[in-house]
Amino acid sequence: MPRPSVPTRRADILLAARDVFNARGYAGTRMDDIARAAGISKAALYLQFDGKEALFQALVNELIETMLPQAAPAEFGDLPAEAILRQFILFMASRLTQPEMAFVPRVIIGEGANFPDLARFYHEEVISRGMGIVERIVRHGIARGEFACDDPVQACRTIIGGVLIAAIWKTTFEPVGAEPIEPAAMAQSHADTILNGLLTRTTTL
Amino acid sequence: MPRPSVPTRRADILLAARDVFNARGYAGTRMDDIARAAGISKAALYLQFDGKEALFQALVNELIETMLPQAAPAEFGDLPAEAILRQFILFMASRLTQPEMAFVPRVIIGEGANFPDLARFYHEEVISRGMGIVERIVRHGIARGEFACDDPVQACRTIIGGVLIAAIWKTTFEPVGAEPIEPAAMAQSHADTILNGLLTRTTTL
Amino acid sequence: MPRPSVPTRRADILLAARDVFNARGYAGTRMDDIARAAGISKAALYLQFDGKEALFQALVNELIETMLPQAAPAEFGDLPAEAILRQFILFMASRLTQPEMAFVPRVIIGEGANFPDLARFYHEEVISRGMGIVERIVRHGIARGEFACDDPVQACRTIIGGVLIAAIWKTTFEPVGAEPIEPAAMAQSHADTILNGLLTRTTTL
Amino acid sequence: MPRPSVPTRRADILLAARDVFNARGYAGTRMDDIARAAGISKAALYLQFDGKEALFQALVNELIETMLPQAAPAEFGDLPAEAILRQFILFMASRLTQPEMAFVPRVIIGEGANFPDLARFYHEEVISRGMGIVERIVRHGIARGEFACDDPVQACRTIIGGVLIAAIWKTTFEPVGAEPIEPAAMAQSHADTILNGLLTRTTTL
DNA sequence: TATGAATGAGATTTCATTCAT
DNA sequence: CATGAATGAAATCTCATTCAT
Repeated sequence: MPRPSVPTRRADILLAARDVFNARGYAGTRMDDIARAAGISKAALYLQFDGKEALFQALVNELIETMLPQAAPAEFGDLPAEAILRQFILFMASRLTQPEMAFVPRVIIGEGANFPDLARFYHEEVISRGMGIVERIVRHGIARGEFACDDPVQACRTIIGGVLIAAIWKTTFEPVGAEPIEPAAMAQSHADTILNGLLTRTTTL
Repeated sequence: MPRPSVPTRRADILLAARDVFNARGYAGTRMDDIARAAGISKAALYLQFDGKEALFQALVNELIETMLPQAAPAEFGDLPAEAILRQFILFMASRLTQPEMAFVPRVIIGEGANFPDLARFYHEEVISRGMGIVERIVRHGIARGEFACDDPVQACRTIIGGVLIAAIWKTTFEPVGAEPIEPAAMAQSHADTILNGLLTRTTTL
Repeated sequence: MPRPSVPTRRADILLAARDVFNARGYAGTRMDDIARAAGISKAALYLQFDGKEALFQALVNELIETMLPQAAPAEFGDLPAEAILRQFILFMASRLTQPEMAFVPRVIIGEGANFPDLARFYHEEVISRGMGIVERIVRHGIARGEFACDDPVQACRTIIGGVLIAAIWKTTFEPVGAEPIEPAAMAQSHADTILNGLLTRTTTL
Repeated sequence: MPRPSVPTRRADILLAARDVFNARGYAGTRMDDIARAAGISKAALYLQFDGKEALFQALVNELIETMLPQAAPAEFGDLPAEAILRQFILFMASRLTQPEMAFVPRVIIGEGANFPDLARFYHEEVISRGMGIVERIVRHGIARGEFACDDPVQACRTIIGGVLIAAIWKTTFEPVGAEPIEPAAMAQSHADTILNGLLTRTTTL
């Protein structure tokens, strides 16, 4: 039986933690649960992480570092903004509704007030960067003459809000009887609304 | 000095509870805190409510019953859908970002997984009814030829998502350093995006 | 069965705590032990005291407040300093060797480094005041022409040192085989040495 | 680079242990700390010592074996007892207030009740032998007609008490705000008091 | 011999809930 | 009806000690 290397051990714990946080939220997760899920003793957790909060942060960090770079191309070049935006929405919706990641916004939103360090960390590492990506896309569209928008920053919130609500819907309300949604279809509809708006075009002619 | 009637006593508790849940979230709120805020003993809480969860449900119930009927006119008549929708968004954004109510979505999202009864109750009493209102507005617009929309249900989620993110932003991220937002302005921008979309109109001419 | 008044409950706990601290020292004492000794639940301890350290401080405080005022008369008047000093030494030696109080210096000396708050509190409330009493006695003797002493402050330490060593001897070394000492006799001998010194009187004539 | 011999390894550990026990007391010292201070792994500690208690005993043993033989001349011959006693007090006070050794009495006193083996060992190896030395000095003075003393054994305790209190003062109370003392001066004052007593000589003429 | 990794057995503290008065 | 007091059941974190390599 080979001695597990430290990276493996850390990864095992993070994997186990992800499942438990998903199932129980932050406050509802006990270090004991994570340890049992990882098949190690509680004390061994503390060899790898300074405590519950540090473990949670490491986990979110890893998930985000893996996800964010894939959300949009590094350079937009001549790509049409519409395509980039549709792709971004689709990607985020599918990732955030996957059960493995859904707990992240849920925990931050729900328990951020009780754990300000968590909220601050998340705001800086995830929200700011995520908003930055969307903003770049919108400004790219404006620069190309493709988009028109008086308040690009708020448009970003509108974009992200639809994605977020998909994640919440799927993890919080579907289990208690809400009508199931299909993330890909939902993402397209969300993109359609954002891009075209609700007003009939002909009215403004 | 008249002995306080039971309804008053219950109302006092609910008021106190609202403040404490707001300040500390669900798990972070102790029955002790609520009792102290209400100026009564902890045991007296249990004379009025079966426990923490029941108290929370009663509170949400009351807030919702007060708020939802004001969100949109009962009958739309000939009113333009755009105006009704702007009014709805403005109303919801201002209500949900008021500190007195902001805790509600936060708690449901954050702790719904741990308290399925809560999530179910909220889905049925708030989400379904709220979505119903928005959907009626959108369909009203379509019927009037004002709106065009392939997926009205998803459009509702896009609309609500933007409002929700405002509430979350204000209560979760502003306290840890996020740039403050002004709910009324934000609501207008959100409505603009929803109504007009991002694409430049001229492209489709 | 009458409901115990709060003072009684606090006193019960302090009594129990005294016994356990005596038997096990500070770090060695578990809140569980105190609770069991007091016949109540661990949680009930926290209704009366903020925590282990606060409980210990309250206990020491009470013991000291009871003891110090009895150690010497408030006003010395024309009393001979020798009598006051002998009385002080006798009183302190008998009190500090009683098993009920012996733990106090032991704990402070042994664990003060790990609990600086404890050490500071003890220094201010006990050592400073105790030294003050002795110093008053010595200066009273000097003023009366009864005592001669180049360094009264150090003389106080010499006086207290002998008392302290009695307490330590009795509680730390007697249980492991040291020759037993009799506090009253010991106090008199200590006083003799302090008062007369070791040098033969005739040598200085 | 020669492989360190076992005695060197043990000595390194003891040196490191001394520093850590000094800084943190017995209960406050973690095997981890000692290992890190010694620059080896925790497990390696257990190759050299059976456990924490054994390590502590070995350490005290070594310190004592080094110190005691220097406390007084092996043979007193015609030396004046006063000089020998002053020298003894000075030596002990300076040694016990040096930070390297100060932890020893502190730990024995503080945790002797929890570790009877420690207390027994210390009583036999240190107290008894130390007291024996002082007693020899006092009896030497009596035999020479230099000293007069009804209870030489108690006089020894008075002598040692003053030294002990110096060590305690320096390590326990100075760090929390007590007025600093200078060991050499303190030792001389202590010796003065012990030798001359407080009573004015003329009263007995 | 040396060690990185693991753990069992606590320790303090918290809180929703109950109950005698 | 009201409450002060009590508690059982956790939850996080610690540390001396062991063991496979």
